[in-house]
Amino acid sequence: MTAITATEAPSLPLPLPLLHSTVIDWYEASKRDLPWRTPDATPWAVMVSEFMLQQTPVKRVLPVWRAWLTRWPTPADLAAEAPGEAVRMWGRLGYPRRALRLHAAAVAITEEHGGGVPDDHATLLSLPGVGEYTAAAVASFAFRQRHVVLDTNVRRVFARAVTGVEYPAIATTAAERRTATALLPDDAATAATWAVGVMELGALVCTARGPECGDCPLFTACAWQRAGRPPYEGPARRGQTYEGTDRQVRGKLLAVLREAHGTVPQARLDAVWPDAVQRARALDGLVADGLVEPVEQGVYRLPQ
DNA sequence: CAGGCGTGGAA
DNA sequence: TTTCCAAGCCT
Repeated sequence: MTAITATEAPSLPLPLPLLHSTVIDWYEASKRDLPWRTPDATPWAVMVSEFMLQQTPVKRVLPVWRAWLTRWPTPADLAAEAPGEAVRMWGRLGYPRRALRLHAAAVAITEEHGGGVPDDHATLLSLPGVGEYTAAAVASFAFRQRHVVLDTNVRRVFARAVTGVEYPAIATTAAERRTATALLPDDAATAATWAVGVMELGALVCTARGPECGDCPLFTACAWQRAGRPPYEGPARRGQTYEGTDRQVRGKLLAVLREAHGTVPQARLDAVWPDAVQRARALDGLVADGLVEPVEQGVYRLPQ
């Protein structure tokens, strides 16, 4: 029989409690001072940050997050508004369907959960726009519960430090989840700090490009470092073109609707893209997604 | 489950 | 300039 299977992950040459304290101590000394991490940040404030941070960098999220929480300090405040107001407030964060889903989540919280952000993972997962990651993040960061929080940062840290490869697979694997589960501290409060600490390590030090290994608290333990930092060997990562896609057209159309207050005539939309077929397809898509509402023939607006 | 879904900044 | 990436979700 073979001695070692290919899927068996090497483990860190570090006792678990020492691994935990190493990352947590580094986090306490090096963490960014982000407003959704302050003690007075409400679960709603945490949840809003998680929606906005899905695929959008912290720097761009900060001003929108502040404006959002000022205008809508509770889920009920947002739920009382038209979804189009959420889309407008979302501004240029990208993926505006997130704004619609956040609004829908606020409605569900208000109407079905007594107005408070749910504190259990399963209920969070049932909300629009909340997937496995966001449910775990809100439960962990806002309610200090013990959950595997597996985002792109954490996956990269574990890929390097534990498995010894430069990048994780494109899709999350069962093996990754087992690794993350095995490393999770038993105590809930410690697990919550560990989760945010590993994420922060991935965001600040163990970055996708140009990791600052000299500053890494796991430098001597890291499997990738010990293996001589072998380059990534997996399949090419999906490089998406953007110029000329429907996504770009949708973005241009929605920008017109966002910046206009009230209705917009067809001609204003026609001006943003020369190809009438693609333009119509993009507009149809926006309407189908609920991001745009037809008012009458040739007149559109954000959803009321 | 692979692909669609925005936007802007850094390498 | 081009490419890659940034706390994913949904179908």
